[in-house]
Amino acid sequence: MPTRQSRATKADPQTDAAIHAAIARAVMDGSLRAGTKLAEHRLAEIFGVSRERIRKVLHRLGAERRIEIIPNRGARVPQPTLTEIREIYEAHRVLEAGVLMALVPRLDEAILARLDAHLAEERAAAERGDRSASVRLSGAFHLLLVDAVGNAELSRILRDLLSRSSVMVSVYEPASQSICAVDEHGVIVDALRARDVAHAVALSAHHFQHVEQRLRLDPGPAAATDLEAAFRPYAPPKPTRARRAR
Amino acid sequence: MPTRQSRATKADPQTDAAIHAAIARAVMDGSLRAGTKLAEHRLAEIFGVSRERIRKVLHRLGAERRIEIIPNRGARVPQPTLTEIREIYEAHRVLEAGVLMALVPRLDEAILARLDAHLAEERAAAERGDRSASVRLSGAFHLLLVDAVGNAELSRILRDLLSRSSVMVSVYEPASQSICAVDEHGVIVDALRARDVAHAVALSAHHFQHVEQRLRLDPGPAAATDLEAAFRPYAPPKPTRARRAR
DNA sequence: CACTGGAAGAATGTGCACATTCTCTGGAAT
DNA sequence: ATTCCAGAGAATGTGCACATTCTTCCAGTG
Repeated sequence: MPTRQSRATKADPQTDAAIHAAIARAVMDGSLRAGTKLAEHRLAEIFGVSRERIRKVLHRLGAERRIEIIPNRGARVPQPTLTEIREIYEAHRVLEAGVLMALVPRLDEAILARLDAHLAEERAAAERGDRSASVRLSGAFHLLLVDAVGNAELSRILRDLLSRSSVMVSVYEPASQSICAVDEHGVIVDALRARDVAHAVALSAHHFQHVEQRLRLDPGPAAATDLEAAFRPYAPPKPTRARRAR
Repeated sequence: MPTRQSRATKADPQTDAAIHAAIARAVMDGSLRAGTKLAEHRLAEIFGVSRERIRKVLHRLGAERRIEIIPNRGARVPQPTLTEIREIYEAHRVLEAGVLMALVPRLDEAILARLDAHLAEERAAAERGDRSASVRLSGAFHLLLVDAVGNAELSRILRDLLSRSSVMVSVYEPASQSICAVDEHGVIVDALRARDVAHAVALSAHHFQHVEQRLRLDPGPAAATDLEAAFRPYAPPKPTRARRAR
C-alpha cells in the first residue's frame, strides 16, 4: 500500500523545542497580545505539523504558566490583572534582595567588570534611543546579578520570573518610557562595589517600586492578534498555498 | 432534563489531577526511590487508565522537574547529585533571606500567633517521636513564613522549591535525625518578634547550613522500587484479577 | 421585542494502531 | 574468555479517527 506521505523526506522540520520557543517568544515579546486565542488546528496549519504536536507544546506552555489553558476551552495568551502583575514585581523585588545579600560576600573584580561592561552597553543603547535593546538589556542586568551568585537553580527561578514579567510589560507599560533607568542600575552597582549590602538592597527595592509605579492603570485593549502574521518569521517550511485572511 | 449519565456511569475512575498528585507525592515522600523507572504501560495498568493519560501526566511532571524524562527512554525518579542538592538548599536559603526582609515590616500579632501555634505543634511531634510529622511540620514552617508575606507568586515558588528538596531528603538524609531542629525555628521566630531583620536572616542562613551539613555524603543505593506496592493505597478501582509480578 | 431552547458546526479530549527507537540476549569471531 | 554484532522483544513517539464539549445562531414563545 502506498505510504501516506513520505514524511521521511527529512527529519521533522519543526522540532517540539522550536515550536515551543517560537510561541513562548511571541507571547513574551508582545507579538501576540493578551487574550489571543491559540487554536490547536490553526497553529498546526501555520507550523506545518500535526495537531498532536501543537497540543503537547501548548500543554507544556500551560504548565510553565506562560499561557492559560482552560479545560475544553483551549489556550489563550494570559491577560493578567494589575494585581497579579504587582505580585510578580513584588516577588521579583523580594527575591532579588536575597540575591544581593548572597552576592556581596562573593563579589570579585571579574564580576564587577562584567557589570560595568553591561552598564556601558545599556548607556549606549539609551543614547542611541534603541528602545528594543534597552528593554532587553535592562532585563539582562537583573539576570547578570543572579548569575553572578553561581547557583543554577537560582538563575532558573529568577529567569522564569523575569520572562513572565516581560509579558506584562507589553500590556501595561507605556511604550514611551524605558523599563529600567540605567542610572538606577548604576547606583546599585556602586553600592555593591562598596560592599554596602543594606544600601544595595534598598536601591533595588526602590528601583522595582519605580518600575511598578510606571505601570498604567488601564489594561489597554485586549484585542486578539493575527496568528499567521505573528508567526510568519518562523517556520512554514511547508508549501502551503495562499490562504485568504478572513 | 436528562442529566448527563455518561459521567455518572462511566465516572472517570482516575482524573488527571489525581494521578498527577499520586505520582508527585510518591516521588516526594520517598515511596518511590531515586532511579525507579516509571514505565507508561505499567502505570496505566496500575491506575486503570489508558496509556495516553499516564503519558500526559508524566510529561507534565517532567516539565515541573519532579521527574526526569529522557527522550525515547522514558521517565525515572530523579537521582540528584550532592552538588545539585546543595544548590537547591542554597537557593532556598538565599530566597528565604529576601522573604524574611519583606516579612518583618508587615508582621502583626496574628502572624506571630500562627507561628507560635506551629512551633507548639512541632514540639509536640518531636516529643512523641513522630518523625513523619516532624518532617512534614518542619517543611510547613518555612511555607508559613512565606505565606505570611501574602504574595501568592512567592508562595508558589518557595513551595515548589521545598517540594523538590523533599525528594532529596529521602536519598541523602540519615533516617535517624530530624530535618529541622525545632529550636532553630523557635529562635527565628524570636528574632522576628523583636523585628531584628539581620538576626533573623542570619539565623535562617545558619539553620539551612545546619541542614546541609547533615546530608550524607554517599547517595545510598539507587535501587528501584516496586511500582504496584508504592501505588497500592491509591487508585485501584480496577476489577482486574490478581496479577503476578514477574 | 426580549428571552429561552435547541440544533448545527467547530474545537478540544481520548483511545487505538502503527512507526520508531531502545534494550537485551545469544552467538560467533578474534 | 571477551567483545562485538545482529535480531527479537519491549517501550516510547506519533498520526488518525472518533467522542465529548463548547459556541453560535436561529427559531419559537411569552
